[in-house]
Amino acid sequence: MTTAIKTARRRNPRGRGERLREEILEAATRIVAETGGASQLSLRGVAREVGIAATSVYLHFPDIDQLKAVLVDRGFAELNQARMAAMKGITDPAAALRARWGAYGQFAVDHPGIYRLMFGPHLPAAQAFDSPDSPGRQAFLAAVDAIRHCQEAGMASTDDDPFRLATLVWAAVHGTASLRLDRPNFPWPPLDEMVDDLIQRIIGVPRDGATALDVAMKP
Amino acid sequence: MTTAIKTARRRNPRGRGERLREEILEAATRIVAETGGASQLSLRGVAREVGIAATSVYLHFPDIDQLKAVLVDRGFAELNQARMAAMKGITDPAAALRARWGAYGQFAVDHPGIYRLMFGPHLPAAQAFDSPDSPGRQAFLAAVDAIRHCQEAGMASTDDDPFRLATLVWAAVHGTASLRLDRPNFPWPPLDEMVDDLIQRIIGVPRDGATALDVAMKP
DNA sequence: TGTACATCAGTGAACGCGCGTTCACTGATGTAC
DNA sequence: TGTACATCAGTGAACGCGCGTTCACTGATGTAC
Repeated sequence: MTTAIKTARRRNPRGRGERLREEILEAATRIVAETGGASQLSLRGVAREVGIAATSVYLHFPDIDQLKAVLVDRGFAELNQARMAAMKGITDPAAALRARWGAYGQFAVDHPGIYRLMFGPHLPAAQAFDSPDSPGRQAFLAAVDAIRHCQEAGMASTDDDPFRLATLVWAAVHGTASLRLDRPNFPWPPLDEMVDDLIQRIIGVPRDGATALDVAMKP
Repeated sequence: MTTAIKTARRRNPRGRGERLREEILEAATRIVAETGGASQLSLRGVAREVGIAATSVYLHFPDIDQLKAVLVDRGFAELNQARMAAMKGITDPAAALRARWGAYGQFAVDHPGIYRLMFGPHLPAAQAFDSPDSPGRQAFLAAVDAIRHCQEAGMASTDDDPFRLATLVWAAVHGTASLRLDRPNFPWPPLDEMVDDLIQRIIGVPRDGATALDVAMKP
């Protein structure tokens, strides 16, 4: 929490009231990042961080849960961007799969607070895979497709249902990331290495450096 | 939370003051089980659940964190018992490995609140793998040995470091269990099936029904 | 056998704190006439 | 061009609540003499 004295805030000019909404979201993001979770997130705490009266939060959010929901939505958007950036220019399906889940794990480690919020308990149904267009569901289905591409490229066995494989990988990578956050003193191998290893073992996709040809020649 | 009116509590007879300690722990366990986590656990809440004055908790616990620490210790003891019960009489190393992690996953699903407490954030160092005799560390090292047994029995490749394999399995099974708790609407396969599948893929150990001989004959 | 005293197992009032939420208010700035 | 008014972007006091923590107290029961 930032305890430094803030320079007195000036009210936003007429017609720019929405700026405060943005400041509130930024402050909440900061608190979640600094405390490593949302359990400390309070309406009054956010107001304090912004430097406004507690009641001013009501001008933009009916309650703290609505604010959290926006944080989660932004978290998913940021995770999507990070994943797309990591996958950019990669054509090999196996490398793309590794990049995809590597970005996921890295996001969790880089943003523990928001990650816990996104994948922890107490998430409203609309954001937690329930609605067909929930961001998590969209991303998961894209991950299923990514596995299918590996299968179609002959890089993974077609005996397995890609949805099931994606489920296994998600569980494994989520466990890797969240245990790392919650048990920082365990002697973890490097994150990327561990994610790659899990993907290789679960999907059967070749490890870095190998090509589809290597796999085709294996049996 | 139990809101039913309690029959008025009678004070414990002389020399039996320690009984209250037990009642407090039971009440705390109930609250953690019913709320699915420890974030709601408060000194006053526990006292209310027991039916005593808030101050009476201080007779046995200096603060709520010490109480939580005891809950966590008991949780690890219970998990150990459940695992030993599940592995009882099993001689096949691969089946033992499946039983071990199956019991772990089942414990998490059966006791979400205490599991989150045991493997979530904010655990005191003594219980979180830091001290050599922390319960989690003991259990993990036993899991490493279980994998070594599989390797020695020719049921798993000896190319892999068993410590690393145990790390991968722990991450995967933890992810499986905790995502299941936090995303209950996802179409999860049955827990046992998923744990077995992950173990088979990660360790290379034969699935249920297969024997060491099948593996030896495979290549 | 009777009684004073110590110990034990709690209790109850009170404190300050941070929280969410309500309500009426303020003061700058644009706009209609 | 001047002024009344509406709107906008917030504020400040007050409320009741649950929390942890303190302190002195209570009342039953065993024990020493």
